[in-house]
Amino acid sequence: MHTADYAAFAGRLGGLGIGVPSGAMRPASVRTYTSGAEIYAEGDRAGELYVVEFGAVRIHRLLADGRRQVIAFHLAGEIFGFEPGATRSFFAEAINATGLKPLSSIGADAAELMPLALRGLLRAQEHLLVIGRQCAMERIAAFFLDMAERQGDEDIIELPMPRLDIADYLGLTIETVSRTFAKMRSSGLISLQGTRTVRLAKRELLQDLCR
Amino acid sequence: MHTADYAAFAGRLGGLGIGVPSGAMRPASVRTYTSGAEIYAEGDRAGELYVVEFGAVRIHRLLADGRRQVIAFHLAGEIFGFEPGATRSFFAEAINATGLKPLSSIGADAAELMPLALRGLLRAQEHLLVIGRQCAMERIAAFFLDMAERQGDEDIIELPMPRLDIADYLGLTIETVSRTFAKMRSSGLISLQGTRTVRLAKRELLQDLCR
DNA sequence: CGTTTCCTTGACCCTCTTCAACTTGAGTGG
DNA sequence: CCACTCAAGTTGAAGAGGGTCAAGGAAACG
Repeated sequence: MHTADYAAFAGRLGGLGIGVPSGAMRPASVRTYTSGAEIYAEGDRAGELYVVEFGAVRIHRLLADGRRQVIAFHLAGEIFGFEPGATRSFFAEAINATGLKPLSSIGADAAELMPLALRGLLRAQEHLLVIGRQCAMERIAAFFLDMAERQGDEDIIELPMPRLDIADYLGLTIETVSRTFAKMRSSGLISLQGTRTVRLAKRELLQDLCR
Repeated sequence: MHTADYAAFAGRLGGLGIGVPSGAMRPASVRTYTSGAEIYAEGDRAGELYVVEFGAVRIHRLLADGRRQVIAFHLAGEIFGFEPGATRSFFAEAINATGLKPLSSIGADAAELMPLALRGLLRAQEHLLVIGRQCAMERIAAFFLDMAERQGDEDIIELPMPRLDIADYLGLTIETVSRTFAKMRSSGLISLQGTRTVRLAKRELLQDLCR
């Protein structure tokens, strides 16, 4: 898999906020999005899947008063866009400069897609446990470990998203996320190298936190 | 008492678009479980799906210290047991006396099962919004409305599960669930006819609560 | 009927939220 | 290269919602 390389590359681009040229080197089928651009919206016609070529995507939903829940993040190499029925139930937005390859799921082999759909299901269900039953520090530990696993299990991870996205993903506020980062840093669990680069200094302890 | 629900549920399956796929899977005979009986456990070999003939099932997961998150409830007529990979990630237990028809998913047509898997995914994702971003009263309103929809959209719903299961499903404690029921009753939103029978007196208001 | 489980209610406490101010850092233009 | 600006992140103080602990009451079951 070259996807890990992609992830590292895309993560760095995001962190530096460098725009990706959408010109010559890109295969024709890749669509590029700028930071914050909408990929699809609630109510849109569904039916297309996307492969993340570079960058990162957030899937989310809003309540009437503006409260937001980020349902999932999708990093380079991952596929998203599964929806039952004909209309989107969520929003998808590019977090940074992002490239996507659309896949028409119509005509795709369901037997091929099923494992992906089921992995998405498992992810959502495990996230329910985190949000429903774990405290702020445990949630963030789980988040770090998940991000690490998806970035090739290195001890240094890139967070392609701002604190607000992390907060809305974990059912917390941005302040609690920030304070918890600080607490983890001062207790030596992690160290920060820039606001979006985290070194997992004591992985075992992080793991113990969310068992 | 609750086993009488089956006849009522069975007639509505068509309306919910839930049913036994008609293809390669041959239902075996019905297995019955007593209240609290384990259907499968985390770590078990996966691969079998189940149709709930009567009764109700809870899917859950535990943290090391015993905290529990109920991931889903499955009522009569519904299918559960989707898992990626070869081993179970969750526990499934009968809530009451329950009858299940096992379906071997091996050899089943993935195209038939995909919509079911995707509906499960949507359910989990919508549940994330409830748990991540809504307060106790909103969570319980959403729970009532979900149960009502799955029971044929009557104003009177049966809760097949104890308060503790509801609490663990909504990421609350049993005390908060009980207090919130009381608050809803005294504000006329609902009325209770026995501890497990709820009349949704003001559906509109309940709906407004969780938009 | 008595026993156990389930449910309710009260009092207190703690974690996280809210509100606010301040700091840092990336991108822009002089 | 430095100053400016705006977004992003951090930190503090106060408050609220829900958790915890504890006790009492109702309902199911043998």
